[in-house]
Amino acid sequence: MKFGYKVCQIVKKIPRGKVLTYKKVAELAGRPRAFRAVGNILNKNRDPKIPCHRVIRSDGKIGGYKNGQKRKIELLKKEQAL
DNA sequence: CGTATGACGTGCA
DNA sequence: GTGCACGCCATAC
Repeated sequence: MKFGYKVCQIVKKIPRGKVLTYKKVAELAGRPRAFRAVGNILNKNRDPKIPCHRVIRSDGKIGGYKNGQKRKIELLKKEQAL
């Protein structure tokens, strides 16, 4: 619970035009080995107040998105442009 | 409480 | 450089 809560705070703090990796978020959350749980939490919670679309993989790829990777790509492109 | 899942990451072939 | 398999942590059922 605390972990997921912290992850939410971190992701919500991500400014526009910036993206963090699951690993980075997990590190900031205090569990650099829980990068898997990070995506899992965002996936099951998919909170609209959490710009989870700003969280990408360490490979630089988009990764996944409950609403659809396409939507994530669109959002990233749009926000990065701003 | 225990098992299975999941939006990942790293290592080896 | 690409592909496959294993390992890891938290959440949900």
